[in-house]
Amino acid sequence: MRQPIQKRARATRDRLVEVAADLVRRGGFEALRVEEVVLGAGVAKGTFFAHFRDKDALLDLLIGAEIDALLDAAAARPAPRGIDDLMDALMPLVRFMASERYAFDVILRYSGAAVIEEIGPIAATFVRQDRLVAEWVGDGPFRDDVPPALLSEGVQAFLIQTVALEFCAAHQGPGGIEARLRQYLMAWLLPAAATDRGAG
Amino acid sequence: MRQPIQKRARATRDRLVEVAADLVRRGGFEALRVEEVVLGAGVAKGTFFAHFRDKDALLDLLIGAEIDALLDAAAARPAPRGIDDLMDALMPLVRFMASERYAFDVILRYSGAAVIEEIGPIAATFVRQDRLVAEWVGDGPFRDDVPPALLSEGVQAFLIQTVALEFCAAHQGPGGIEARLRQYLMAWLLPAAATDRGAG
Amino acid sequence: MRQPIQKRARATRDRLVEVAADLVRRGGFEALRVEEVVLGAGVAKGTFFAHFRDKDALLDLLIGAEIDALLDAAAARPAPRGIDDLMDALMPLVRFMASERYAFDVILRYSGAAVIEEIGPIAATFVRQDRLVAEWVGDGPFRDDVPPALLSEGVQAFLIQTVALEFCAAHQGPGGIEARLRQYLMAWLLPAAATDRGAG
Amino acid sequence: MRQPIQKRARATRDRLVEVAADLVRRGGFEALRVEEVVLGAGVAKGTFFAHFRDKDALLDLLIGAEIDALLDAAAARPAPRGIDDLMDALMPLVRFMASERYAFDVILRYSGAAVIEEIGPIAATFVRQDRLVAEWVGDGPFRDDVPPALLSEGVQAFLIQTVALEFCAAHQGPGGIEARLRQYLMAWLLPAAATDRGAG
DNA sequence: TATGAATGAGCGTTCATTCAT
DNA sequence: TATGAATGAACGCTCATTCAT
Repeated sequence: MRQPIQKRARATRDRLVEVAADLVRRGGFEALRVEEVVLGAGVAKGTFFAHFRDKDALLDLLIGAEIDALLDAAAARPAPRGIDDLMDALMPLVRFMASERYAFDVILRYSGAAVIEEIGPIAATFVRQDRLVAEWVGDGPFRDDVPPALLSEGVQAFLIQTVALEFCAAHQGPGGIEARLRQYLMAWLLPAAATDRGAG
Repeated sequence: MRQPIQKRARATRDRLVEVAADLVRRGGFEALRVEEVVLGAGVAKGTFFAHFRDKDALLDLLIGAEIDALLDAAAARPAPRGIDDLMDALMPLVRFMASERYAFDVILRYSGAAVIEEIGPIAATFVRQDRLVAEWVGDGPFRDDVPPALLSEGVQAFLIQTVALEFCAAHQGPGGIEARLRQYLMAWLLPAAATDRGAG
Repeated sequence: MRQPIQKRARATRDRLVEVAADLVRRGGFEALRVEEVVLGAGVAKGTFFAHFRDKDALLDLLIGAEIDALLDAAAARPAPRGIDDLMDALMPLVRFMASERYAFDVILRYSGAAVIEEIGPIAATFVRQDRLVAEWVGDGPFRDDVPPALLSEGVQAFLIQTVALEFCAAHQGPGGIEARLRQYLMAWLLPAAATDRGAG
Repeated sequence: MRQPIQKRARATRDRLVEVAADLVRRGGFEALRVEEVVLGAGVAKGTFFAHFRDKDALLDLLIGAEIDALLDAAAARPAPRGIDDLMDALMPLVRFMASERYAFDVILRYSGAAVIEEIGPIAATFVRQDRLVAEWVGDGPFRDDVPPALLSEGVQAFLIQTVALEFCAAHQGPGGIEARLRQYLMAWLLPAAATDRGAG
C-alpha cells in the first residue's frame, strides 16, 4: 500500500517542478510565484511545502538542474588543450549565469552551500565544476607553479567576476563577456612566458 | 533665502543617516527598519522617502560610506611593497564584507551599479578600489606581464571569492579567510618564479 | 473535506463585515479604518485583502446591505396607491442616503456599477429599486402616457436630486427633504390634471 | 507700491490656472497633480496654496469655467421652441459632464455648493443653468401645470441621471446618451397630450 | 500527503497641506 | 507673496509560509 502513495507523491512533485520550469521559461526566475506553480499543478499551496522546504529549495533545484545539464555537456568534451578549448567549455555556463540578474543572485547565495545546512543542488554543481576544472588544468598547457585545486578556485572566481561585471553599467567594454573571460583566464592560467605571447 | 531651507533638508538627511548607522551598529544591516529610523530621527515616514528612493538606497549609502572609510585608510598607506603589505591594506575590507551575510548580498547586488541607473555609492567604492589597487600593483614586486588594470580586477574577483567561501559551509579550511586570500593573491600577483618561493 | 474549510472563510468574512458595520454604526462610514476592522475581527491585515479587493469593496457591501434592508421593507409593503404611499415607501431610503455626505458620495460613485467590472452591491440595489418602483407605478393612480420603466428611472433621478440638494447650502428651503421630494414626484408621476389639484 | 505687487500676484495665479488647464487637457482632471502645476508654473508649492484654498478650489474653478463657457453658448441661442431645440442647447453640457467620470464626481460634489461655505464656481453654473432653463420652459410649448422653477430643477435632475447612467455598465442602451435624455425631457416637459405625439 | 484559509511584518506610496523662514 | 521641506495617516500590497483539519 505504500508504493502507490509514494508514486503519487512523486508524480505531484514532478508536476510541480515541471510547471515551475515552464513558468521560468516564460517569465524568468524572478517572476516565479508559488501561487502560480500550485495553480498550474492543480494542487493546494500547502502541498508545495510538503515537497519543498521553501521556495528557494525549488529555485535551487531548478537552477542546479540547469547548470548540471551544462556541466554534463562540458564533461563530455575532451580535456581542453588550451584557453580556447576551456573557453568553449565554460562559456555556456557563463551565459546562463548572465542570463538573469536574479538567477545570478540566487546562484551566488547558494554557491557556497549557504552556511546553513547540507549542500544543495547549486552548491553541488560548484563542487562538481571545481573538480572538473581542476582535472583539466592539472595537465595540459597550463601553469604548474600552483596546485590545480587553487587554479580551479581561481577560475571560478573569474567566472563570477565576468558575470558580475556583465551586470555592471560601468564595465561595458568592447568584446563583451567573452573577451573579458578570455583575458582573465589567460592571465590566470597560462605560464608567465605564454601570457606575453597570448596577450600580444 | 534659499540656503537656510536647504540646510535644514541637509540636516534632516544627515540625521536619518546617523540614526540608521547607529541602528546598524546595534543590530546589523538586516534588522534595520525604516520605521525605527524615522522614529529615531523624529521625522515622518514621508520624509524618509523624500530623501531616499527606498530602503535599499539608504543601505547602499551606509555600506558605501563604510567601505569608503576603509578605503580612506587603505589609501593613506604607502604603496604596498609585497603581498603582506597588500593583505594588510585589504583585510579590513574583506572583514567588513564578511561580517554580515546580508550586507555581502547587498554589496554584490549593488557592486555593479545595477545596470539600471546611475552608479551608486557601493558601486563607486568598487571603482575606487579598482583604481587604487591598479595603482599599487602597477609597480612594486608584482608581475608585470599583465596590465595593472587587469590585475586589479582579478584582485577584486579574489576578494569576492574569499568572502563568498567564508560564508560557505563546505569551505571552512584551516587558516580561514586570511590564509585563503593570501594564497590567491600570491598566485595571482607574484611573478611565476617568485610564486614558488612565496608558497614555499 | 472542503466544506469545513470554506465555512471558516465564510465565518471570517462575516466577522469582518460585522465588525465593520459596528464601527460604522458608531462613527459613520467616513471614519471607518481597515486597521480597526482587522483589529476588531482579530485577523491579520492580509486576511482583509484576501476577502475584499480593497476598502471600497467593503464599503460597497455595507452600504449595499443597508439599502437592501430598506428595500426589503419597501417591497413588503402593498403597492402604493398614491404619492403619499410612495413617499412613505421611499423616504427611509432618502433619509439613509442623506444621512452622511461621504456615504452619498460612495453611493453615487458606485450606483453605476462603475463601468469597470461586474455589478456591485450598491449598483444592484439601484437595479432592484428601479424594478420595484417600475412595478408600483405600472398601475395605480399614476400617469400612463409613459412606460413604467421610464417613470421609475425618473423617480431615481429625483431621489438623487432630492438628496443632493439636501447637501446644498443654497437650497435649504422650507419643508426640507420631504417637501421637495413630494413636489418632484407629484409633478413627475401624476396625470396632468391631478397635478393641478395636487399643487394647488 | 501695491499695484505692481498685485499685478504680479495676478500673473502668478493666471499662470497656475493656465498650466493646470493645459495639464487637464492632456491628462484629464483625475491625473492633475499640484506638484506638476507648480512645476509648470515655476513657483513653489506653498505659492499654490496662497492662491487657492485647496486643490479642489482649483478644480472647481477649472470645471466651472468650462461649464460657464458652454452656458455662454447656450444663452446666446434663442429660446428653444421645442424639445429638439432644448436638446441642442443642453447636449454640449451633458457631453462635457460625461467626458470624465472623475470630473462628474467633482461636479456632483460641488453642484450643491457643498454644505461647506459660500457658493463656488461649479455651484454658480448650476444656479445659472437653473435660471436659464427656467426662463426657457416658462413659455414655449412646454407644460404649464407646474412652475418653471420646478421644471428646471427636474431638467437638472435628468441631466445628472443621464450622465450617471452613461457611466453605468448596466444601462448601455441603444441610442446612448442623447436618446435617453430626449426621452426624459419629453416625458418631463411636454404636456401630457403632447407626449403621446412627441413619442410617436 | 493534501488542503487552503490565514498569517504578518513591513515596505512603499500617496500627495494635499502646513509652516517656519 | 513666496519658498520648499516636512508632514502624516492610511492604504495597499506582498507573498512565502504555517497550521488545523
